[in-house]
Amino acid sequence: MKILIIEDEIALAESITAYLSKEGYLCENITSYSEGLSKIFDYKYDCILLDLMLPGGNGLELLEAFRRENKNEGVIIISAKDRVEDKIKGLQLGADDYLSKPFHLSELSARIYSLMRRKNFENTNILQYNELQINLMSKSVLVDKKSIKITKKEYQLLLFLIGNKNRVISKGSIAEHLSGDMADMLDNHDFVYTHINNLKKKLSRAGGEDYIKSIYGMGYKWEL
Amino acid sequence: MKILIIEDEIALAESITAYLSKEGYLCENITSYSEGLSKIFDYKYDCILLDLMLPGGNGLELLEAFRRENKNEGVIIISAKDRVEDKIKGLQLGADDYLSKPFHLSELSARIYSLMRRKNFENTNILQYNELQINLMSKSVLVDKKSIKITKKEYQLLLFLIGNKNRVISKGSIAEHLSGDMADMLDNHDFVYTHINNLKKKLSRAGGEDYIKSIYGMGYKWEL
DNA sequence: TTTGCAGGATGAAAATTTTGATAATCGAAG
DNA sequence: CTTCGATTATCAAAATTTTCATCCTGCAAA
Repeated sequence: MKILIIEDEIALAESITAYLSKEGYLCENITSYSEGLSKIFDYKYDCILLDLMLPGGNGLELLEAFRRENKNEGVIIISAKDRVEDKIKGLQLGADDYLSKPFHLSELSARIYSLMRRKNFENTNILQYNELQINLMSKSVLVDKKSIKITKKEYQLLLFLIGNKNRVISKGSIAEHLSGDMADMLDNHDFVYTHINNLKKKLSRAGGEDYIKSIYGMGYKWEL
Repeated sequence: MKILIIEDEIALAESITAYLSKEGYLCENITSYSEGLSKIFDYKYDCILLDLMLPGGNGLELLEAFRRENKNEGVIIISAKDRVEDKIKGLQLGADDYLSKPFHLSELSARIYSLMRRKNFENTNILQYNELQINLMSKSVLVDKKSIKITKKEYQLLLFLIGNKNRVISKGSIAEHLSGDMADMLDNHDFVYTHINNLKKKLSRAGGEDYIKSIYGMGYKWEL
């Protein structure tokens, strides 16, 4: 499941991202009207979280333009405005749901979940990078159209790497992401080595290229 | 680690609770000045998150009263006010940190973590219920002063049950809490049976009473 | 009371995750 | 170009988590 978050409050956007990633969604963040405009037409998302008050333009116009193109991804408006008029206007323009700030993340998550249920499940919940294909709905991974068996942690790791593609992420943050537990800092994160290793092995044994680069002293990076 | 959250925005309080619980903290929520006043003197917490604008009184007064009693738990102020004066006043009154809204949860978590590091680690990070003693710092469990070996999931389960003591929690929400993953709904949650079972076994084998009651068709409850 | 079933308990097997030991590699300092 | 210490890779063992099959129990209908 791929989610586009259009929200200029960085803090909020990041906590949404953190929360939803932990739930297995792949999130992308956009902070302005113009960025939104381009992204929204370039890529296919399962769900778009749209803030109404954006620098550079109103969120509703974005939604309007979007629907005019017959894009039919799910759109959830998140807005500080709680006026009935706005809500109605948003829904008229084709938003699927409206959530007023402040909301709590589990609420958002529930809305997304039920939205996804309503929508045709068999959308393009598929990421494809050359020979690698990930079905975010069924949480399965194909290499050269052949399914490979991957564990939960490996899958999480894969998504985390891909979600930060071309960016180096430290062993520590991988560990944090995978453990789902309390900040470790002091703990030892060696299990990351194993997961990285196993993931690489599984992908390459299935004939995949090796996108996972290790950057000495820095961390790992999913290249291209 | 036991955290008291004094915050009247329910949505915010709940998302904080959700996030911190996942990190292994035990959270309690309070929404008003007066409640805060009583709670704060009755119990011992490791950390108090204090909103400044509360129904029934100002948070700073609470903090003042609190310090007057020589209580020295860590206090982190969370406030929508971002004025320097407020920040200074808060810190003068003995707050340990000041976080302006909106913040993101990982930031809060980091602050709590570093605060705990600064404070004397060997506080009363211990919950005691009769023969059962839980050290939230070292994440260890004693029954009749004898340490028992408990796994991460079992520990999480124990804290989740205790954190909701005398309240029935469903198998589903236990599963959600333990898996740290995406909402399942459809998945099968039978592994909860096993964890409940193992936890009960470990506790009773060590001579503990059986506080975990199973409520047919409803879930489980930590009784007293 | 008896019966039938859904929910729950239990234990062992299967799968996954984590740890630990050891080897390989990198990059800085000499 | 070596050497050294720190970081990463690799593999197997240990520990934990999850699944699975089977049994038990509480509840409701007959």
